[in-house]
Amino acid sequence: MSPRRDAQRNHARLLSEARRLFAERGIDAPLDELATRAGVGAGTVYRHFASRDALVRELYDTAVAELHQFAPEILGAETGWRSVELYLERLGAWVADSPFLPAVMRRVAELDPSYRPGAEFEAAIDGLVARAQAEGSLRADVTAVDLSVLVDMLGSLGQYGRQYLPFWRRQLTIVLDGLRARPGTTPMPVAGQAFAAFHDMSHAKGPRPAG
Amino acid sequence: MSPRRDAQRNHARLLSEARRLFAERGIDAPLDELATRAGVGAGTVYRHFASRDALVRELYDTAVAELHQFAPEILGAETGWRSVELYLERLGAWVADSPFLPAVMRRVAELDPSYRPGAEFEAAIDGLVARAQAEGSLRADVTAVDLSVLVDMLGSLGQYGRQYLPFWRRQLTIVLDGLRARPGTTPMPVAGQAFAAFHDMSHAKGPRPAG
DNA sequence: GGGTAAACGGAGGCGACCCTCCGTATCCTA
DNA sequence: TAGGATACGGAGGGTCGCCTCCGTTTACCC
Repeated sequence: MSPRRDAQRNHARLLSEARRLFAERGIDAPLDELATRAGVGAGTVYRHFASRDALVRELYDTAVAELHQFAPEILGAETGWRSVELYLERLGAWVADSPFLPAVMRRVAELDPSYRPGAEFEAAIDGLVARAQAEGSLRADVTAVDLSVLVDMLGSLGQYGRQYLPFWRRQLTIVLDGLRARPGTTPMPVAGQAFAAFHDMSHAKGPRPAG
Repeated sequence: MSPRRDAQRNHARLLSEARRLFAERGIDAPLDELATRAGVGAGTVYRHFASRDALVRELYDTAVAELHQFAPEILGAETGWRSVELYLERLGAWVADSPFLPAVMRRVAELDPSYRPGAEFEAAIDGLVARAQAEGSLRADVTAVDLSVLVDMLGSLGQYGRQYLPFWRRQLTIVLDGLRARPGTTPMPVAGQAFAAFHDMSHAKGPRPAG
């Protein structure tokens, strides 16, 4: 039995306003304000999301679902290099447009470290890198994790606010030129990381105390 | 007349613990906890910093002062290219090691948008870029602002926590290779920005509400 | 070492936010 | 369109963090 129509509308409205609120004021913004913005009473917030954590968890799941939409275009590109371009471009734009994501990821990992619904993408990204390196277009010393870190890096420019969104593609251009296989590239320092380590890292609670 | 020795010690201790606390828990972390961590009473926090905002402001000023230490090495490098490398490396490492900075910058800009003590560096960075481009080592289509954005981008990897600090230099290598002047670089899209716009942007409160 | 000024600590009043509760409104089915 | 079930709103009790206040302690000067 599906929920009443007003309940469906409020649920969607709350999720949508929560993205904007969390993006603007951080993940600990007052839920009373969320209620106000969504035009509902405080009680309605807690009827739909038992706690702030439940809301955060649902935002996380929504984000993972959105990720699936990108796969066909990125993996189906004509060349391996084009896949790399699309991977950085599409996901970078998506992260930049979802500035609430890093905090949400950290919070979810804090609540339940074993919850990793994004793991299914790892093999696909590995394959994408292998294909581009086999065709000789992507420098041989980068890993799939390096690319994922670059996506986060480019996406972090979303913190600057929507008025910056037209500009981040300049940095993307530099990064892509740095990824091309060509004579004279500088060898990458330090060993790369495994995906599991990357997950723990990108979901890390925050900087560990110094020393 | 200089303050009593215990007051000096507590002031320094509070600033140092505030960095760690804000890095771990965000800029709105409870000040009572700051007092506990610094081993002082709550009253002492407010004697040294009239409000949270005053503390944030002082952290900001401390950061700007730290910036001055980097100038001689970066600007005095033997070649323009080496200056570019040092600029990204030293400042990227510094930002990555100061994860409380972005929030502090935003808060200060919110409190007093006209406060811009970092403006003095702009001419120096412009000069650094001009020098490297004149010697033909830095691609001609990047601006000083692009480099500053790259510093922020690389520094954002500091959010991952200290255990990631050994790895971000891999991304730095890619970025530097992307900055080299060489045949076959991709033209930069969109026009670059002026420093004033960059300041407003990097100190922006957060994403503006969608459309 | 004694006196004074400076600084300290932490209890507690106050305000903000969390979340629940229940009388009221809305939706859906027949 | 009537009745029951579902969902809503917002007042309010409880908690937590902010910041002040003042009796006590510490540093400094002679």
